[in-house]
Amino acid sequence: MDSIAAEANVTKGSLYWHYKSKDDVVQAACRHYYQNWHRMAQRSISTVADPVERLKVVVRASVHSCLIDESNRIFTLEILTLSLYDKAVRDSWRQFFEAVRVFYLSLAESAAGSLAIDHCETAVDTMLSAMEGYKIRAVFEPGLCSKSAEVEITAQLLHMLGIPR
Amino acid sequence: MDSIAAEANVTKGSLYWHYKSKDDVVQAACRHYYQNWHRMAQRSISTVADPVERLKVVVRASVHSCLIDESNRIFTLEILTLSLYDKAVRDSWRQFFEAVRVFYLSLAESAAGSLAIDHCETAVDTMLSAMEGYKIRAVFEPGLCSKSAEVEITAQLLHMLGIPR
DNA sequence: TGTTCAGCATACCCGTGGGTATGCTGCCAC
DNA sequence: GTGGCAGCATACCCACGGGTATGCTGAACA
Repeated sequence: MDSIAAEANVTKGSLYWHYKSKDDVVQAACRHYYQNWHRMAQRSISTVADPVERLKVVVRASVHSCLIDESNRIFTLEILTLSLYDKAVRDSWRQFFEAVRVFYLSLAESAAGSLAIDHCETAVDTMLSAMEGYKIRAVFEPGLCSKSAEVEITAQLLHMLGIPR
Repeated sequence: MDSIAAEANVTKGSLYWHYKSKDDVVQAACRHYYQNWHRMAQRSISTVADPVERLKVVVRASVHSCLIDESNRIFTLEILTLSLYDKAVRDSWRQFFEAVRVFYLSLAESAAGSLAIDHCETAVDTMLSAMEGYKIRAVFEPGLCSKSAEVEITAQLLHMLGIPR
């Protein structure tokens, strides 16, 4: 809380005027993170009409965020570790991830006709898991945080959705 | 350190006789975790000769550990969060994960003749990432911690290695 | 039988960090 | 111009946890 207050150029007293506890701050941070993700996703597809292309731009943007944005990795890991001991945080994150999953599923189903896969749900699940895995690996594998790795991984994930290179 | 000492039925004083600091305990815990993984992997393949079957049993055992063993998830997340701020831990984990990767690669290359994939390296990388991702998701998605999900996910990961259901 | 020391316990130090009580300041309404 | 309140700062409390100094005990060894 001291660090957060300092970063916001206020004191802890002020911080506790706006938020009633640390949990409150955590929840607000989560809401901010969720909102940011949805904004990012919406912005990605806003100018694209073709279903397959929509999938492509979202995956590209997500992979970029996972590999390049260090603050994203830090927040994700910290929150997940918190969630180990806090059911409210865990439920909150589960709900968010489910929303992300549904978002991807709707995109995949829209593009299903042009995709070389049988089951959208299975493909999306494995793809999302791989993306989460790469995000985690990027924490300790600096080689993944490069443009070339980003392109390669994006291609891999798109391939899992039945989209050839 | 208090909790660890209590869990070991000793006091903190005794704990600090065996380990010189908390970092020391963390490193020892990591060594233990790494050793355990390798023992698990070796035990899995020890009684199996067929290359494809060896891949299968290792993936099965790994998935089981990721989804069912809660302590595995807790340790992984805690260590990864620590690694965000501790370069020594980060390097240690990177080295371990690289060893796991090499282990899977050697198994995959031995089975390459019977697998329906082009590049072992790419397949193993995506598979390992997906496995890590599922491990993380199992933290907040209780549905993944069931026998049926375990079987399904194992099949998915094996499929990524070119092994049909 | 006395010495030594590994192995563990007790008691304490103190920095850190979440949380609170209270004080100051400027702006708006009346 | 003054009461009131939003908005922030100051000062403090205290539980928690990493770390240390020191005391006890039993077994091995001369």
